[in-house]
Amino acid sequence: MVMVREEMRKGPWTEQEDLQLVCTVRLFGERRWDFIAKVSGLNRTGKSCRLRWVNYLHPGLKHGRMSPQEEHLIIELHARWGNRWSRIARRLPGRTDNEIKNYWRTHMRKKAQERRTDMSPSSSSSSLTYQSSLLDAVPIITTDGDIHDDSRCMARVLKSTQNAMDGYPMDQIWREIEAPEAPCLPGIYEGEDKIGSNLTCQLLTSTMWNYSYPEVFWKIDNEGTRMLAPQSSHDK
DNA sequence: AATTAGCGCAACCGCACGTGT
DNA sequence: GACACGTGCGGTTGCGCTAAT
Repeated sequence: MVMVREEMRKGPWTEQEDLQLVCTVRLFGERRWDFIAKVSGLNRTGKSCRLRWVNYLHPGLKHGRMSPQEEHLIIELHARWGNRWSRIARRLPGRTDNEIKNYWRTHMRKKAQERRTDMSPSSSSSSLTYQSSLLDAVPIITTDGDIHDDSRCMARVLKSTQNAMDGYPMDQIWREIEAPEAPCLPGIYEGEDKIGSNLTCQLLTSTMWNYSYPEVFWKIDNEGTRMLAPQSSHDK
């Protein structure tokens, strides 16, 4: 038989696509991305959906500049683990491997180069001093990335880092996102269509993440296996 | 004001690994 | 054990924005 393969959408995500994905993930969980991709009606690959969720839509993600503490932690962990971005990301709540990777690429590599050129036996920068002090405090971490017995030092480092991050637990981050006066998630929610973006923002913040989804946007059909949008997004 | 260079970031790709059949 | 499928990871690319010229 001949399968007619529909071309998958690529490139930047639209607000509508984000909404579709968020709804579907909330309904079916963060698993079976191919299934989610199909069920959502998005003409995207599961991989693409997962990436969008993990790197942008996942609740609790922090957006914005890295704090100095986070920066130091990245230096520290990178010195230890190299380019194991996902591993490093696990130590930085709210940050994704992609974000850290990008950050490192732009900021840290540059700094490292500068440092290398500056580096002479006599020159010891403050950052180096700081780094070495951190290295002293490095705990033993098992290959699965979990902190074990000797983790107290790292725990201290992490704790101070966390404190320095203005004590931002995930809940609080999310609460702030939910706050009406809080800015929308950056980027896509700052679209030109103000009504649209406001609505989107509200849906994503208060309504969406809490309990229910606006039936205005989505309905589940009888089997609960397919989502129907009043305005099909993929027939643009 | 127009152009250029650099930066930041979202997203894609290919590969590796894990899990179920 | 072999295979297929789903997921995770690291590297890379491309585009938009902004500062510099």
